[in-house]
Amino acid sequence: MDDIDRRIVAALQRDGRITNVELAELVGLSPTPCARRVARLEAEEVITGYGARVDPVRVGLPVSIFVSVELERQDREAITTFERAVVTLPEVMECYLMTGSRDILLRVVAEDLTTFNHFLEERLMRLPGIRSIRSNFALRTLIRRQSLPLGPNGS
Amino acid sequence: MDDIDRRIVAALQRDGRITNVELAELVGLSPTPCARRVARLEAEEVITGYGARVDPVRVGLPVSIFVSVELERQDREAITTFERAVVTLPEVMECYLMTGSRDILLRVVAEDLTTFNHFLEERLMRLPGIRSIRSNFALRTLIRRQSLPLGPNGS
DNA sequence: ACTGAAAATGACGCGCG
DNA sequence: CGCGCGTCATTTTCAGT
Repeated sequence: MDDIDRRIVAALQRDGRITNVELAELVGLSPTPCARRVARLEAEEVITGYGARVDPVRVGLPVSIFVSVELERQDREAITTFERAVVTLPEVMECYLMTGSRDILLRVVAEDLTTFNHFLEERLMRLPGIRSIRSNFALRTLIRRQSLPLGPNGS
Repeated sequence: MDDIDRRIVAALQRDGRITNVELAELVGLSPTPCARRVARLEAEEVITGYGARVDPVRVGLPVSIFVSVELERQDREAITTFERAVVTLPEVMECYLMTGSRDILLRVVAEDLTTFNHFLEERLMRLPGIRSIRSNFALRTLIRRQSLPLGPNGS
């Protein structure tokens, strides 16, 4: 991972459909070695794939809710069991194991609060090993960045 | 936004480099009308762009920290001022205006805790209008989904 | 469906560490 | 001596008509 690799990754994060020729001249390489680097970055799973960026509001999912889940037990097995269950819920966009009270933080998307409530009662609360749940609603999304800060100054 | 549109968006979220021909047969259309729909979805900003998916760990940003920021004042102007300042920090991947204590929730990425601490003291705490800051660390990322749940069953 | 264009792939020679 | 870049030619594939 040298500086050119970082510039390649940064450029592909901004525009995943850039052609190899354009990318090459952006990073100051000729097409062939540039393509080689991209292939290597993909093989190393630095780049894990390519996708369209979609506006959640315009596809009818304007609401984000942060849900803190406390498990009955916090050992490795309980966490694994919960993890395997929670990945089956497509509404859960992010899931983190947190320090502190060692609970779990989810970001869930929903059409509206009614839909979320239904999701909460019928789906999430039925997962195994949950002691308590606490929900916090996002009124508005100020930032949702798609590009990681790469490079020295954070490209 | 009909069902075919949703399938197009879902397919492009999974693979943003799929060709129009492949996409067309995936959704059961011939290439030309399929391309028209994609162009429309882009024009309507349902699809806002295309990007590479990058593994945060493999580019040296394995740590996510959730930072709750309480502002001194919670009126529209104070929020706007803060928003304009916080977008200049590339480490801030997400930023939400929350209900309840009406504070702001950030997800920040960092190389390690030392780097984060530096970011906190030298950058974030210097933003205008902050009353208090509280940080919660993610030990592990269990899910980071890139595709919104579209369609009836959540494609 | 066709045509024109552009990009990805492979082979080869070169320079630098 | 080996690794990585550059140029060239070939083949495939895509978008526009």
